[in-house]
Amino acid sequence: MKQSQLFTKTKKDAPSDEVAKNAQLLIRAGFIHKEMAGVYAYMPLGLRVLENIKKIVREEMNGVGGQELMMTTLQPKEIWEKTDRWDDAKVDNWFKTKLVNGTELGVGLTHEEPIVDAVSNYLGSYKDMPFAVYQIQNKFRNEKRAKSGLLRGREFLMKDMYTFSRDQKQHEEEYEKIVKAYFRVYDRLGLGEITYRTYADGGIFTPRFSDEFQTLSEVGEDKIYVDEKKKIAINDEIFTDENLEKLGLKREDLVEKKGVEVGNTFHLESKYTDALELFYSDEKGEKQSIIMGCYGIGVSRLMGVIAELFADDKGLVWPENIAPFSVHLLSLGENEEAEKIYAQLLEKGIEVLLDNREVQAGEKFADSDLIGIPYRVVISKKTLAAGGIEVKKRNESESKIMTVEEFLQLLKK
RNA sequence: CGGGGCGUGGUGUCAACGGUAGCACGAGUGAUUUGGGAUCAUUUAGACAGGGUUCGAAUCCCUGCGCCCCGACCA
Repeated sequence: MKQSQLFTKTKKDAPSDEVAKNAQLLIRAGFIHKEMAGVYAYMPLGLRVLENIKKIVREEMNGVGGQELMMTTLQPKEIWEKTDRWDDAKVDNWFKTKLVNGTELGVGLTHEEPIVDAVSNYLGSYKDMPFAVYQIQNKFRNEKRAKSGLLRGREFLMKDMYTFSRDQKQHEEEYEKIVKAYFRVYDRLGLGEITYRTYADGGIFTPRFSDEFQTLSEVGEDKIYVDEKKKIAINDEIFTDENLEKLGLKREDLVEKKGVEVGNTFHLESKYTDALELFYSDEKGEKQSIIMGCYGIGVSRLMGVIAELFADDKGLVWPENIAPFSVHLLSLGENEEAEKIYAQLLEKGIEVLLDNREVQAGEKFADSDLIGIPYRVVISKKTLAAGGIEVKKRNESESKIMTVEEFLQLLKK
């Protein structure tokens, strides 16, 4: 991509109506556009990051046998009444709408009910299980207070997976397998070290605890207590002596921290399948309950968390595997030479943003820092005289002159 | 949902006493410049909406809408 053709522009000033660092930087750099409170559009650079995160999530979900599908956003009221979750007194953050004839519809905020409904056409035997399905889709929640940029929106992108198992034992195996996959996702995003499996309230779904995946950050909304040695945490909402004992945690080993919930997994037991009358036949032909689990990852929230955590005072700093481009090639009055290198890198399958604009060098450097692409490559009279290109990593301060071939070798590592 | 703050060009503004809406950035044009948001000239564009008070309202009052923060809430 050539920056002269990129329709988004960077801004020096952050909009006054955003305080959150992630939103300020992402807007200044042209990654997102605020449509209204808690609702953001993704511009080309932002969409690239989002797609890269989705790709990692997909790979890991597929890796544990997940099958991707896509459910609908519009929901019929009936299935939600069967599980007693239509009533605003039970779930108060629904967006609801109506057909012309007055029929009430829900706008998808989660998909347990519709998934069970869809799956019921295909699931009937113990031989069909276990299986896992997932989708990556926009969710709509009528949050009373949207806040912190991408961290808490009313419309946001989420991966939600659902497992179906014949009994508790099979469910536990599926569940733990998926928890491991979650950590692979966080590891690949560079958050593994600071993300904790955290016991939390299971909500109205299950008497059991759920697992939250909390990334430590001062901007987090959740107060958690971390056991650094065990790499486990407990959410403040269930922080009682009784629960600590149940979980085998000791008060003196715990440190209070703030976290952003970047994932959440639940044991649903047979609450939804029973309510929607989905059962299976076992070997003896007897009707049995189906055990479900559900597993969420906030994809757009992850983008906000990463933007927030890795940024420095000059701008965004993207990890290499989710950056919008791998290389930011800055031409300082050497467009002809730069085009050659651009073509050469593209040919190797490297994603490059070429800054061939007719602007001051300082502006190019400032923009490059703000956008946060991992490798900055400068070509100018100076670098040509020195025998090549100047390469600098976004998260390092030192630059190096090298040839294009040397740079290609460096990228391979 | 309770409390607080705020709403001035595309953006920013601890700019303007109730009396000519200013500055900077951006954008356009021309020139100069080309390793850290450079310089000069010139142009462009603004009061959230509705009502009230007043000779006169960006400024005071009311209603609505929107945004931010704290809290509550958070499949």
